[in-house]
Amino acid sequence: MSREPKGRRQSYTVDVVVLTPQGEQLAILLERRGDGRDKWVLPWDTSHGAEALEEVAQRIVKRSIGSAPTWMNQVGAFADGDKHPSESELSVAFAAIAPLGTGELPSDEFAWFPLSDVPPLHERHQRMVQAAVAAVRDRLDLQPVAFRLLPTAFTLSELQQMYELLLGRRLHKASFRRALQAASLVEPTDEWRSEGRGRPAQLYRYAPKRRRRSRRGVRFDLLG
Amino acid sequence: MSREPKGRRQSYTVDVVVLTPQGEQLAILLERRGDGRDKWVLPWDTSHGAEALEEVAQRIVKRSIGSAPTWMNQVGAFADGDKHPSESELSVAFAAIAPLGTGELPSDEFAWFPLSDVPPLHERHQRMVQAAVAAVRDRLDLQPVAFRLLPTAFTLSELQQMYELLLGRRLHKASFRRALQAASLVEPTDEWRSEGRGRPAQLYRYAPKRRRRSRRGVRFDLLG
DNA sequence: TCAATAGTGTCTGTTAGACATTATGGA
DNA sequence: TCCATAATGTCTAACAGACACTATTGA
Repeated sequence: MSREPKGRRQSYTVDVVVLTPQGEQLAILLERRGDGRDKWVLPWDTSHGAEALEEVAQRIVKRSIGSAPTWMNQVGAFADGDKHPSESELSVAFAAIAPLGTGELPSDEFAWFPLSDVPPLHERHQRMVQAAVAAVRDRLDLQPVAFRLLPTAFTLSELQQMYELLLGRRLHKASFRRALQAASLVEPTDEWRSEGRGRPAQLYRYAPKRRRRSRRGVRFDLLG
Repeated sequence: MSREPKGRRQSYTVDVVVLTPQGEQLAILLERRGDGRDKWVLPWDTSHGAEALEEVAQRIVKRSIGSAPTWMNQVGAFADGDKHPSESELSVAFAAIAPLGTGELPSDEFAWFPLSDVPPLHERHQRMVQAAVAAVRDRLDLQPVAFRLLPTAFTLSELQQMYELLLGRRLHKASFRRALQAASLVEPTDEWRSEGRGRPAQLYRYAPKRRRRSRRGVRFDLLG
């Protein structure tokens, strides 16, 4: 344990885990670094002056995917040793979401990697990715995260697939739609989309109405 | 908006929101500051070298209440302007829990304040308190937070009151106990406690067994 | 026609909440 | 004895999950 500040480490960084759906799973955005251009890191930046943390994160996302994220949330502060591309002692991580169809990236400095196939990262970045994915999944039933992963118009099957992707398990179709209707979260448009073979699906849009706040009872769904 | 770093603001602080039950509500721990000793702040410290954030927070709690917290979690990083007792640009907030009966404090530098009657704080500290309370309540059904607020042996009525305090609403007694039994979270001791008038209550202890992970269905209990 | 997907109706087991009842102590 | 609290049993409405069925397209 070196306890000497040594003059370096004066600032902190803001690092962003940008998530997007890609097929059956989530993908994260990485930036090319290193001499051989074969190292990958989470996009990050140091803070400038009194700029708010969210502003820094927004700027990083804009630079990375060319547009603003549809959702963003702070994950937390990470500080442990030097396992970061910068020399900074502390980093603040953000989780951001880019909707389906953000595939095209402005430069080849950036690339999407499915969560199952992430290249080796700095230790601090690894923990940030884990925490960001966990944070997005945790807030699923508290914030309408799934809708941020979809374009404004979507089919109910697409929405269900997005929930299944985020939750990591299959859902029951009829129950899913019943719960959706009870919550008054979506409204149908008058458009339909024919997707290959079967019957065309009606398109819906996100349109939350009343707040139900039902939640009967306490759930002791805990881990220990 | 002053954008000049001006040479100051090199480090960051760790600030802790220590919570304890006090009657019908939660109370937070504040430290006396200022010339007239009439100003109150959240206990905080600057980080020393490569010390982990959790270590700093633990140290702060120890100094404040004389013992380790029964639960602790990072809330997030806060940075906006100068609204902090230090000159630091960034602060990392922790939420900590002290169990019922931690009333006695080692010095009169510290005091408990019920959440309904918190003296004026620095703007950043105000936001930390709100975020910490929200974080504790959010994690109620994911982590056994309520048990950390109680001594090792407690009655089921006390446990229910603790849940009601944290959730901010009344619970149904029979349903509460049924859910508790289904989750296999507590086990009875062979002790009983007579509390004034009525029938004595059996004492229980926290003893989680199997993990149920039931949670059937999706809950769209969202805010918007 | 068949295959594939969208969308809906019905049944059943589970459970939260309401209500009532018994149990057991103190005043 | 009366009162207060603990603890439990029963009923009901709500709801998740299963299953089956209809609807509507492309091949």
